[in-house]
This record gives sequence, structure tokens and C-alpha cells, in this order.
Amino acid sequence: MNETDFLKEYDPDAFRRPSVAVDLVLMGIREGRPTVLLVKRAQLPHAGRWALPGGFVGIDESLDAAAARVLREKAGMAHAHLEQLYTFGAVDRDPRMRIISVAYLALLTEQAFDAALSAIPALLPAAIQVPWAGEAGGPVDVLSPDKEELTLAFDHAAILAMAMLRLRGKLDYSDVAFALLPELFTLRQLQDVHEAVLGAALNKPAFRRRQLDKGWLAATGAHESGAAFRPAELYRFQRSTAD
Amino acid sequence: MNETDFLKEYDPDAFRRPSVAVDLVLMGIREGRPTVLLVKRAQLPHAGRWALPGGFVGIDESLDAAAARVLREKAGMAHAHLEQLYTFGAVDRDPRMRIISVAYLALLTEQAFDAALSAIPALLPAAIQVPWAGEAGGPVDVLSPDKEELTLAFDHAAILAMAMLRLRGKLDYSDVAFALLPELFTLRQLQDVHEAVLGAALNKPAFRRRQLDKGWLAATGAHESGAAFRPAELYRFQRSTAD
DNA sequence: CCAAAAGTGTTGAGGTTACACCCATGT
DNA sequence: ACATGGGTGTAACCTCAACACTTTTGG
Repeated sequence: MNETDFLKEYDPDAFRRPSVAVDLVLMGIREGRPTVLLVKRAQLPHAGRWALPGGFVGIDESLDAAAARVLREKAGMAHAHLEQLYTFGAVDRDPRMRIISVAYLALLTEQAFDAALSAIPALLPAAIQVPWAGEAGGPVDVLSPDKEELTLAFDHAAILAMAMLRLRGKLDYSDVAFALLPELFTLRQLQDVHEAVLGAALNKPAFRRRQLDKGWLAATGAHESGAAFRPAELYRFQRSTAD
Repeated sequence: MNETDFLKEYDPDAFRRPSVAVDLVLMGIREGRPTVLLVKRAQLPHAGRWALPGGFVGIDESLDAAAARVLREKAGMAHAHLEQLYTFGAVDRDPRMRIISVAYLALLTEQAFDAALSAIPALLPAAIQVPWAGEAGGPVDVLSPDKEELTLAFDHAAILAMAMLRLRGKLDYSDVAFALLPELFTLRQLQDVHEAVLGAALNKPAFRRRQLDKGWLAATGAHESGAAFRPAELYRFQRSTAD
């Protein structure tokens, strides 16, 4: 039997299969805090609870494509930094049936974040309150715009906690911070992003030099406008040619 | 309609679903090199090719449980450090049908590695040759015991590359190195593990002090026996009480 | 001229590397 | 006694954080 014949006779329905979904942590920085976009579940189970936007993975759709589709459909967004986080596969994580969820982290600029909010009014921007701001990962509290504490549906709180952890861990050796900033930004804005993610204040001159020494920043010569005081220079993210 | 009624009427078979599998990177250190255990595929597709041991996820089995089961069934091992790596979900990664694979990294001591080899003779210990030893991740070459270069089945080479990257990345801020060593070990053995994973030589006194300063090592007072020269002290991995 | 934030120079502390040396053991 | 690897002390070096200072703008 050759490979082609084998494939013809193979029965893909021999075993019961779990469903596979993707869930997206849509994260941006608002008012100095990491903030995520949540949707209110209209249907059972967990009707009325807030949840991460998600959707099932189509049979002819890669995981990355499914994540991009959910980003498009549920947040009206064409592009965003999107990376796979972790796969959650506890048997009872969804009471309907067995659903394995591949969680993705999507990083949004403030503009993209606000655009999604006005395009799709059902989205709720929820601030993430990290208990021990400087330290390692534990449970995260999620606050609605009027400071109510929210209980998320399913295991989405655990997904969120992992997203925060990942974002922190990658902050200074990768380019994730720039995915949260517009094309042109000042060093102060970059520092604000770092401080929001870390939940801690940073030393200005040290931060500045460390960032410039990495060689990832290209000075544009242009300066911000409309500042009440001395306008800061605008930089652009650009990997050094040495890479 | 309340939640119970809703669940009764829910049809879990409304959509076609992909299959979900786990694949294990069983890694240990042999002869100063990271080495993985491979199985020869008996059946199509990719019959005759070497592959990572894996299996389908049961409908009532969590992902972690499935990984543990494969570890038991395919490597005859009760326990090992096991951590989820990444989920591979390209549409065409398996020609039979849509299979999403959750990859796990399993870390084996040299004893466990050898035990698996003698318990299950079908396993092949394949050394991993990392092209640019000190640097970041790219493709990895896999060598059979007689130094033949192997072509792995499916996308398993990519899984392996990611496993090496993860192991390197976690080497000095986590306890993964100790999962590759027996209960009691010398500082030289610990350094050998680090050097094998990093593919680079390390400075002895610096390494020694860094490890001791972490507070993860407990001196036992016992010394290794059978050494041709001065016997080294044996240490045990033990997180500091301050954690 | 003042307030406020941008941007720079200098210093000092801490940690890490590199090298040299001493120690313990089997032959 | 000696070869060999285990284990330790010291000094040079590098990195980075803290502070003070200058610069630039709007009012």
C-alpha cells in the first residue's frame, strides 16, 4: 500500500474529538495601566459574564489564521502584534463540551484600542490590577471602567494572568513594547509603557541610555508638537542593521 | 431557558473538528550533547521516518494528562519534568487529516534516559547539533548514534528547534537544569549540563559562585566516590526558604 | 523670568570575568 | 612525589543606577 492509497482509506472519524478554539487577550495601555478588551457573553454558559473574545478554529484554518480572524471580526482590526500564549486544555474548562483553547496575546496601540472601542461598542475596556506590582505572577484583578471588580468567564482569568506574565517577561529583550506604541513616539512614552507593564517606576537617564544602547531606536529629528514645555524628540522602532 | 436546559440542547457535533495530539520532546544530556529520544514511524504517512513520540488527546483527558500518558506508554517513565512548549496548528502539517499538536518538553536525567532506552529498544537517541552554538535559534541538525543526519517526520524539526530555544532561555532563571541531573550532583556536573545546553564553555569560578549565590543549592557534605582525583562535593537542588 | 519636562555628564556601587593559587586524592 | 581536577581569593572590568545639572519650550 502506498501513501496515497493509505490516505484514501484513513478514517478521520474513528475517535471523538475535542473542539478547538482561540481566545484573544487584546491588550493596550490606557491611563498608565495595562487594559484588556472584554466582551459580555450573551449566551449560556456564563451568560452575562465578561470574557475574552474568541472563536472556534475552522477545519481548514491554521491557529494563527483563526486568531487573526477573531481579531478582525471581534475587534474590527486588520493588523496587530499577535503571538501564541499557551494552550488551555482542562477537561471541564467549558461545561458545554470539551473545548481546548489556544490563547493568543494581541498588542494594540492606544489608537487601535480606541478605534476598536468605538467601532464595536459591546467591548469593555477593563484595567488590569496586578497585586504585587513588581513581582512575579499570581492572580490578576480586572476592573471595569467604574472600578468594579469583574469575574471573568471560564478560565479566562488564568489566561489573562499568563498574558501579563508573558508581556513582562518579554518586555526588555524583545520588541513587544513597540507594538503598544504608535509609529513615532518619544522616549517618555516608551518609558510610560514599560512602567505600566512592570507596575513600577524606572529611572529616567538609565532607561534612556539602555534603550538607545540597544540600537533599536532611530531618531527622526522631528519633535512632538503641542507640548506645554520642551518638546521631546520622536523616535521610530528600527532594528539595527547588525542583526 | 436556564443553564441546565441549555446544555441539554447543545449540539457538540455542529461543526467539523480537528484532531488534537500531543508530541513529546524527550530530552536528556548524553556525552555532553543535548539528545532526544525518537521513534521510527511504522505506519504511513512518513513511514520509516524518525519522529517525536506522541499520541492523540482523549476526549476526557487533559492536555497535561495526555502528555503524561505518552511519557508512560512510549518511554516507560512514571515521572519527568514536563512542560507545555507550543501548539502547532498549520493546516497541512499532517497529510491524513487536520491534526493540531500540542508539543511538550520532557526533561530526563541520564539514568531515566538510559532506562527508557533499554526498556523500549525501538527508541533512538539522537544528538542535537546546534549550528551556531552560542547564538539564537534556527534550524537544528539531528544526528543518529552513527552520526547520520536525520530528517524528521512532519514538522517535528521545528518542534525540536523550539524545544532547544526554550531550554536555553529558561536555563539560568529557572530550575530546568536540575531536571536533567540526578538527585545528588557535583557543581561540575551542573556546569556540564549548562555547557551542553548553551553549546559554549563557561568560566568555572564564575559559574560556581553564581550558582551558589542563587541559594538553590544545598551542600550535602557527602562527596562523590570513585573519582580518579579529588572527589567533588555533592549538592542537592533545594529552593531557598526565602521563596 | 519661571515652571516643567527633555536631555546629558559624572560618580559610585555592585556584580561578573579572568587569572592565579591552594587543596585533596589516587597512582 | 606528581598529575589532575576540585575549590577559593583577588583584582580588573563592565554595567547600571542615582543624582545633579543643563537645555528648551510656553506662559
